[in-house]
Amino acid sequence: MADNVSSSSSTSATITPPETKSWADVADEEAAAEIKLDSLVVDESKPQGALGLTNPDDSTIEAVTSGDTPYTSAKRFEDLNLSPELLKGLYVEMKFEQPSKIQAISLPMILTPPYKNLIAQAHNGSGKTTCFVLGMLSRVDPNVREPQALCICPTRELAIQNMEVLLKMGKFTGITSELALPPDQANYIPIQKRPPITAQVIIGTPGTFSKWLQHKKLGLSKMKILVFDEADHMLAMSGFRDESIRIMKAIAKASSNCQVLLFSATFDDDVKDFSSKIAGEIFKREPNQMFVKKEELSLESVKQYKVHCPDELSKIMVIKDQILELGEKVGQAIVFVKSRNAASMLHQALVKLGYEVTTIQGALNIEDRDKIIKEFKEGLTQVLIATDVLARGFDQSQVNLVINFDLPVQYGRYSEPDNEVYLHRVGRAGRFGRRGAVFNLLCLDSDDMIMDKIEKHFNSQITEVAPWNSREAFEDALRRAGLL
DNA sequence: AAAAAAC
Repeated sequence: MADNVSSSSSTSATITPPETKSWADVADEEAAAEIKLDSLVVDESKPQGALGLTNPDDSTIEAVTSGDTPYTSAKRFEDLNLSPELLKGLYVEMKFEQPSKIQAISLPMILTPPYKNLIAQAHNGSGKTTCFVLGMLSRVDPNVREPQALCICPTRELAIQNMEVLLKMGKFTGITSELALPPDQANYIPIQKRPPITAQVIIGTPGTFSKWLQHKKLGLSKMKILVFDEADHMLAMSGFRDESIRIMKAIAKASSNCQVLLFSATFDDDVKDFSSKIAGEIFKREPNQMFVKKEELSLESVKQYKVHCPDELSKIMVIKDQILELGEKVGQAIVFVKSRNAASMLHQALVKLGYEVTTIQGALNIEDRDKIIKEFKEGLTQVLIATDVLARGFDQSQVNLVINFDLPVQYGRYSEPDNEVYLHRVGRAGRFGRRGAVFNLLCLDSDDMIMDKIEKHFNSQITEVAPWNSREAFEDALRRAGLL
């Protein structure tokens, strides 16, 4: 799973403006009030990555603390007052050595009383999951046999993946957990016949949480920590805003001092404003916040390319002749398409040409979804066609190639890119600083315009691969990405 | 010319 790449760089950080001092130093200031609402920009020069890895740490995070609680950056996990069982999980199971940058900054904010709310943005593949999983595990009281931590995710796949991390990290703690997901056929029990939930940590999707609440199967009075993974999407109008707020309000009512953590790699300005507002309104406290500038969000280890294709059919030929052929040597690949229908079309076309590909999308039944993800994670399949069900959070370190068969656009505004989804898709490659490449397949004039807008938005370089049917051009691109 | 969850 998540291999922690230990940082060889110095742990000191530079804070600008106005003067230069380290994050750790700030907490030592006598007048803690001085840092109140100050912007702390943590900046490190990037060390050279060894073995094809670059430093996964977030180079530029702007953190804003609210109130006068002093925080000291955690250089070692021992600094965090964790139980011996949890430390053992970190070292033995997770094979971590020391906190990554985001962990060093956010964990003290999560674990220090008065347990303020936190809105945390950090790069894709930088270890956000381990932050909030560690947060949940360390805030749960193992002696209280009631639900104390909740993590809400946008997809079934992400909930399962997060649970795997929790089980691994919490292996020695004895803390109990349960998935809140629609059951597959084999495990189906009518909700009325279910006993009340007693697991201490629960991870799941909003619909099932709502259902459990509605049937009074989930007690909220002991709730200490509520996590929203992919929080910007969970709170977006076009996402799960209503359901998320309903759950938040129910918890705030039953357990008024429950801590709320919002984690994501992306927060567009609207959602950013809304998030801090809602967290404050419902839970009556100003949240701590850490953000990354959008220009700083592109992963440097992942090369981005665009390919002009004369028509839709040639896009399929690119997948067939370049990706499927070259991909073998390069690692696993995910091909993103715009719709369930487009997914089945592409799938059928490639199968007809004699290739083995698998596809995941929301219309498949639960059993098939679970199976296809399992096969891909075990490396049994090489190329996975996916809708945006897999755009966010999916963590498979062997994925080195991402293909945007269709560019992500906003619903109802099809000439506008969905920058956030774009960034999340790119983030499926290059986990934890690994090398990767993204190929954007462009066909229509509007594709060009959308690509330009994405380029401008992130101020990132997207190199052209031409011509579309040249093996040499693709090999060269992969070489430049460090994959060949 | 949408995906996601779940009724």
